Amino acid sequence: MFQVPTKTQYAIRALVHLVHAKSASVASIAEAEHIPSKYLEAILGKLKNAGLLISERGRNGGYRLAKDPTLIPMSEVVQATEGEIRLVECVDNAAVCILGEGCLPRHFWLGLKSAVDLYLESVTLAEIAGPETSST
Amino acid sequence: MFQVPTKTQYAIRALVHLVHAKSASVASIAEAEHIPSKYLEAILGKLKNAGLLISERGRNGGYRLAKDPTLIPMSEVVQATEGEIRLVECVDNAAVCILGEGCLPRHFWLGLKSAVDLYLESVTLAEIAGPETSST
DNA sequence: TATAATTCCTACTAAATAAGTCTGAATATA
DNA sequence: TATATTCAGACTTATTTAGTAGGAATTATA
Ligand code: FES
Ligand code: FES
Repeated sequence: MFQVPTKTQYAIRALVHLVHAKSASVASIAEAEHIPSKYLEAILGKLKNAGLLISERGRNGGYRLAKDPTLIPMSEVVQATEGEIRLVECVDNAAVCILGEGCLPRHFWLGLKSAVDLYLESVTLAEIAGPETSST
Repeated sequence: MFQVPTKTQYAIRALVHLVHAKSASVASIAEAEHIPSKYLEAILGKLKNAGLLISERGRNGGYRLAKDPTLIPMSEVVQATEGEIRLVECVDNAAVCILGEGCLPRHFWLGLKSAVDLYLESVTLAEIAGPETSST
């Protein structure tokens, strides 16, 4: 349960890399982080669409962060790669629930979701990336 | 991300049923809860092996809770059906981690795991099952 | 003792999801 | 023009989850 997909782990590693690198191409990140480059390409695409990254095409192109890492909560990162967290179908979709609104399991799942959400919102990319090792 | 497996949802429904029913056969639970009975059979087997249920074979046999539902934290239930929560491989397995002990992503994942664990430990089966609707 | 109701055990199949690859177009720079 | 890059979509493969099938072992009871 709760296996965090490789995709998300890759995304985080790549973002951390970009915090330190300012700008980098897919290929260079893939090599540095040991991530299959074609796969990374797709992942960075998603991060871009989610507004976390800005890209530059063509020669000397690459990706860079769209905003300061202190302004990027991890919830956004996870959201970008996985989409909405949907623990259990009947939770989002009250109609599906057998027991209706008062359903206790429902409250249980909602509580779990909220525990996870709160945590993810409380941590920023900057904290995960650690002190900026500016190239001195 | 974080899809809770059907298996676990079934397990919870079955346990809630047993809180109210005291004792029941796989077939009767399966019917009442609309769960494929052969599948349920396997799930209850796991719950039994985990020490949550007690079984009686043969005619008039069935399953019942091994202990009072107020003494069963949901963490045990989840653990029983899914095994250890292992969010990310490198977290349990420090050797796998590229960055070693100080790895910040590692702390992030550990924090998430702990948020989830704390929540699961804080809720008991009794709370999910609600007031005992003893057959009056 | 025979029968029916049950748990238990093992192996298998099917469906869904995640991981990764391939091809090639579009774009920018030198 | 040649080269380095992002971008887009279809495709393949691997892994996990869900579900089925068949039958052995056990027990109550008729
Ligand atoms: S059965 Fe899932 S919310 Fe009620
Ligand atoms: S713990 Fe995962 S890379 Fe460090």
